[in-house]
Order: sequence, then C-alpha cells, then structure tokens
Amino acid sequence: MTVTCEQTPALHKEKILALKDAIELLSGKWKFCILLNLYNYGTLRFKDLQESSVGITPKVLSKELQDLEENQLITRTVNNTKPVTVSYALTPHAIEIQPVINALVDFGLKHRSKIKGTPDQSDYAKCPIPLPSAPQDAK
Amino acid sequence: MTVTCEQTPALHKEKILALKDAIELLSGKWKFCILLNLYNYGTLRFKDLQESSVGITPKVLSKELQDLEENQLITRTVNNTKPVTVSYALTPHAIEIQPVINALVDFGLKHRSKIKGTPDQSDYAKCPIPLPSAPQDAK
DNA sequence: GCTATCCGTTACCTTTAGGAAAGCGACTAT
DNA sequence: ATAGTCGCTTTCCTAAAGGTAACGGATAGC
Repeated sequence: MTVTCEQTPALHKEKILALKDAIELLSGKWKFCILLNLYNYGTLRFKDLQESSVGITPKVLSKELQDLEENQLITRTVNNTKPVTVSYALTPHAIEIQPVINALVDFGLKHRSKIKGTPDQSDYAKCPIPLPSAPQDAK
Repeated sequence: MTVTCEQTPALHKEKILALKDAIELLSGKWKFCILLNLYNYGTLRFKDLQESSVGITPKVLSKELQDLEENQLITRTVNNTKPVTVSYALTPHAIEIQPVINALVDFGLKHRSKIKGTPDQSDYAKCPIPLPSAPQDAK
C-alpha cells in the first residue's frame, strides 16, 4: 500500500468535482434501487416501481422519478390506458450509470460476506414480495 | 416494448440487498471524497484530509473516518510525533470500492458536460482554493 | 506564562431526507 | 351509487445529516 500515485493536482480536483456532482445527483436511499429495477425489467410503471422498490412511499417515489427525469436519466411516458398508466424507462444517458451500479452491487456482495457475515434479516423481512408482475394485465 | 430481461428474481433480490448495503455504508456527502483522496495520495493525516476534503468540518470528518474504520475500509495509525499525528490509509478491502469511485467520477464528468453545460458555479464557489483561474467576481 | 499545532470532542442548531396518512381526478366495473 | 385502480399531490411530522463554534489534552517553542 501507500502508493502515493499522485496524479496532477488539477486532474485530481476535476475528479473531486465530478464525484461531488455524481453524489449530489445519485445520493439518497432510493435512486440506485429504482435504476437497478429499470435495468432489470426494462420498463416499469409507477406501481411496478412502487412494488419493486420495497418500502418506498408514493410521495418519495414521485419525487425521485422527477429528479431522475430532470437529469435525463429516465423517460416518462403516459399511456392512454383504461386507468391511466405511466411508464418509466432508462435513457441512453443512463447507461453511464450501469458501471456504478454493478460496482456497487459487487462491493455490497463482498462487503456483506466479509464484514457482516450474517444475512441481514431485517432487509429480508422487508422484501416479502414475489416481484414479477406482468406489465399489461387487463383485468 | 416491455423488454423484461428478467434475470431470476432471486438473483435480482440479492442484488437489491447488496445495493442497499452499499448505499447505507457509502452514502453521504463525504465518504467517497475521502476515499478518493486516499486513493490519490496513499496515506493522509487528519489535517491533510481536512484540507483535501474542502468544506468538511473536523467533527464530520472524525465521524466519517470512524465509520470507514468500523467497516474496515481504512486503517488508523497514531504516529508518535512531536504533536501527535494520525495517519489514515486504505485497507485491501477498500480496493473493492475503487471501481465504484472510478465509475462515479466517469459518470460525473460525462453528466457535467452533458446536462449541466455550465461549470456548476455553486461547487466552484465552495472551493475558494486557487483551482483554475477562479472566477472571483466581486459583485 | 503565552502561544501554536494536531486531533479530535462537545454542545447547540438548522436543514433536509424521508415516512404516514389522506385525498384527488379520471376512469371503470358492479 | 358505490367501490376500486392508477398516478400522483398534499399535509404533517420525525430522525438524521451536517454545519458552527468553542474547547481539550498533549507537546513544543518563545
């Protein structure tokens, strides 16, 4: 260790600023979770996201989605269905975040097995849902 | 539409939990910043970190460092120097986070040039250090 | 004695994230 | 007419994050 691989200070400062931007945009309890769900399922409606992001309330979900849309990471599409539905999907720009999420998941898995050891019952308890919901099920 | 590239729900849930663990540990305004500085400089003392993490207060820095140490991402070493100094360095386990930070920085750079366009005055304002030719306009 | 440096801690306060619960507008099914 | 679904919004509230300022022990120099 103790590499001291000091790059140019200017470049380092630029990185710090970029990092702060990213943190400001993505920090919080839910955004990565929402994005991961969209990566996995492609397109999700409001209610799907509410169910897949276990524990989120509509108010918070609504706000998070607005934030993400403002930053051009997701698109919002209103479908004219019987009760109106709204679809959310990732923009091309959002693929830039995939490496972040993958790295984060990767770290989480390793950290969990390394530090925690126990399989975190509290979180399991929060996730009693079978998840897969057919997006267009006409009742 | 409706890509639904659904991997096994079990795997997806595992990822969500890992993601939530990682978020819980790393979220906040400062941790990534501290880690990036340690990546760049190798080993830093308390005061170095205070100066490189522009804007952080000793109280907050102290707490962040404790969190990181508890999670075995950094080591704390007390040197017996004239006024006591303390060195912080990354643990081997912390290299797992490097991809996260790199991806985050990468995203931040792209996002900054794509969405913001403008060079984020607020952050520049928070950085009274002779960064580039800093825009020091007195009103 | 007075001051300074380094690494914090303590006390206090403000801001924000986020949760709980209810409602609302448009529509439909019974 | 009533009740239900969907996608929110609104109001109210609490817990936590984070900032400000001052102080503390240890050590050293003047």
